[in-house]
Amino acid sequence: MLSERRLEVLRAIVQDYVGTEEPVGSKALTERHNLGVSPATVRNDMAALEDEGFIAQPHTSAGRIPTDKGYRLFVDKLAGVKPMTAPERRAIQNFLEGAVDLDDVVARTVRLLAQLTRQVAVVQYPSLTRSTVRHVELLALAPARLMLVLITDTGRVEQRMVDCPAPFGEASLADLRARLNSRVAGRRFTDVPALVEELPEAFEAEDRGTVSTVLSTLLETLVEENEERLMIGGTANLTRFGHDFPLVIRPVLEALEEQVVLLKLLGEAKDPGVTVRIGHENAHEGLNSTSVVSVGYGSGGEAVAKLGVVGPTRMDYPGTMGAVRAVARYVGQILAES
Amino acid sequence: MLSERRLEVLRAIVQDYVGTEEPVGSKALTERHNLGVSPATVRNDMAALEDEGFIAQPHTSAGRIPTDKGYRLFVDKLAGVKPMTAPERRAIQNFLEGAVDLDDVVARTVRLLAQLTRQVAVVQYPSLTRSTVRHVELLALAPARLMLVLITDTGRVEQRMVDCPAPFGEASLADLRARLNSRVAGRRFTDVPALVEELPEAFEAEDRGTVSTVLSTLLETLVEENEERLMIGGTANLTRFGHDFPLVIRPVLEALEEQVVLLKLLGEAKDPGVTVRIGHENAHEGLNSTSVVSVGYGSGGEAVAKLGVVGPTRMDYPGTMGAVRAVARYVGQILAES
DNA sequence: TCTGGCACTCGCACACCATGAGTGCCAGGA
DNA sequence: TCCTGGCACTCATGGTGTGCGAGTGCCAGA
Repeated sequence: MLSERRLEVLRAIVQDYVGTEEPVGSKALTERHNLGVSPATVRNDMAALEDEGFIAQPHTSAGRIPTDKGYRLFVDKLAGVKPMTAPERRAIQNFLEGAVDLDDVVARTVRLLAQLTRQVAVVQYPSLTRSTVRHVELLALAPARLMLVLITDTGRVEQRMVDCPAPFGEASLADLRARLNSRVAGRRFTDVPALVEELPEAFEAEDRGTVSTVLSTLLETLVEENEERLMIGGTANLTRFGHDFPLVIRPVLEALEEQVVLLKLLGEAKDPGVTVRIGHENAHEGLNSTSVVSVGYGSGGEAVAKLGVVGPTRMDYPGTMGAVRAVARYVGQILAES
Repeated sequence: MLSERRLEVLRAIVQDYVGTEEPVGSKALTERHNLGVSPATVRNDMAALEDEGFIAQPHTSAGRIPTDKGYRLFVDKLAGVKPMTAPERRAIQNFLEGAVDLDDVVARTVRLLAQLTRQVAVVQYPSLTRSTVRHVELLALAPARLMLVLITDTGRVEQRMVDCPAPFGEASLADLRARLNSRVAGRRFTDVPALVEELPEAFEAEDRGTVSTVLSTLLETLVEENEERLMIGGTANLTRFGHDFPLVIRPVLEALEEQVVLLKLLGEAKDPGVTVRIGHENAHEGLNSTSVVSVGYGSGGEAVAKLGVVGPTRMDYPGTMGAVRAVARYVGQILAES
């Protein structure tokens, strides 16, 4: 097992490397942190840490840098989450409170996260499946053409065109609208299918086809989790990646363009708290030299979506985790209020 | 004035440089294009072209590369727009036709443009101001809280919360909804203010406050051109910029994050046809080493928004212009159909 | 006005070398 | 058993020097 001091050495290496972006040697370590031992001792510790796979040296005559495994140990055991200061928290709140609608909330959150962490920010729109229905609206655009508008408690609006098999009267439309809303308003999306099952039976035979069509469109909309949108920002921060960035940046940019990849990335985080995935822990190959810090957020007690940042494995984990956590908390508040 | 042959030399230089990404010398030129003259003659022509500022040499003993002014001449006088081939056109159409809603149309357009041109694609959402109203919907979320939903002929949906000064009855709501739609449905946004001006007078005194509030929210929504959204994609193509890309990519990424900058960029294009802005012709400093190819598109005969691509000044102008034009045309068709 | 020839320039690639940070290992001491 | 100082070794880095060759400008002749 690793002694207390060796863990301390690892912590020092991570901190120095994150700060300087250069391999750190034994002498520099003893100078910058008062470990109470000589460089030679540190060298022995370093050799042990290297044997265990926590650090590595890029070249024989260079200092050490942490491996993914080293960062993992650092995050799990050696570092806490650095809380935001009071002024920072106030700034976050002020910035988010100016938002006028859901799009704006998400856009502001992305900007904020990118600025706070100086990394690439990813924010998922509140997902439909865990939300509740606020209102369903039906509009007749033409005799046999309806528009279905679904409004969620998070302020999200989805619309779909519905081509009816037969013309649909204004009275029937009002009837359907009223019945639909009385059944599903305020209910969770997952409950909706059961609630509307028998609805067509309440209508005249000639209207049943249309009612069924409307309902199936509604259910489709609910199920379509593909439609989970997200917004990213702060890609300019990718240039902060380091000297080797021209090689690394390409696959990262490509990965960021794939919504599917990003959604999976955020989706994998299962913990209630902040999740950190380091380097090769990320399934996607292009992101093997990045770390992802993510967390769920929600309007109530429950998470309805995720947000996070993508940055180099060499990042300030405590600070980033603190920023991500704080932003998630305040976005949740804002959503609950609106 | 420049002789015919010198223009031919310039064209050859641009074509070779775009292809090879390396300064092109007199000998290589005569070998790859049969100009019918010797390298020495070409050298004289090059010296003349350099005097006029159309080309430059990065180092004394290197070949020539086109300047912004050179590209400008090339685009204006020497190159046409390369039309898409029939299979390409079919592919574009197929790809766009699968779209289910406006967001999807825009998202697909971005992907398509980025893939076709291998550059960064920017697509503006159809702007509200030039569109017409398809429908206005009012929903009571609470006795004194309404949601205003505006649906445009391009399929765009905008929603706003309205806090009423006084409770608003269901009957009044239906009345307002009906009057509002009978006046503005099918009308252009710019005409709406005049059309609803006297509307509050038709209501009881107690409801007038609410009606006015609703109307002013509606007008705000119409005017709010800040809300012009856009979508970008293909940023991974920035890595294709060339050897000096680490220096150039940063400001470009930063510029791309500024919606305002991008909107201005697209907005500046006034021509009915494809507009090309080369290097320093772009007002924004970060984009001084890029060219922007943009064009308007619309559902009817009239342009309601712009789209375009951002790439290195060293780009295949004829091909890019052809792709941009073709995509704009088909997006217009899709919007008109839906 | 075009062409071939010629001298000149200068960036680039490669080799060479000195420097120094950093390491591993070992023997002696607490 | 663990820590320490010393020592030889490794090797990336940066600076200098050199030969090569692509490319140029200019000039005299057709």
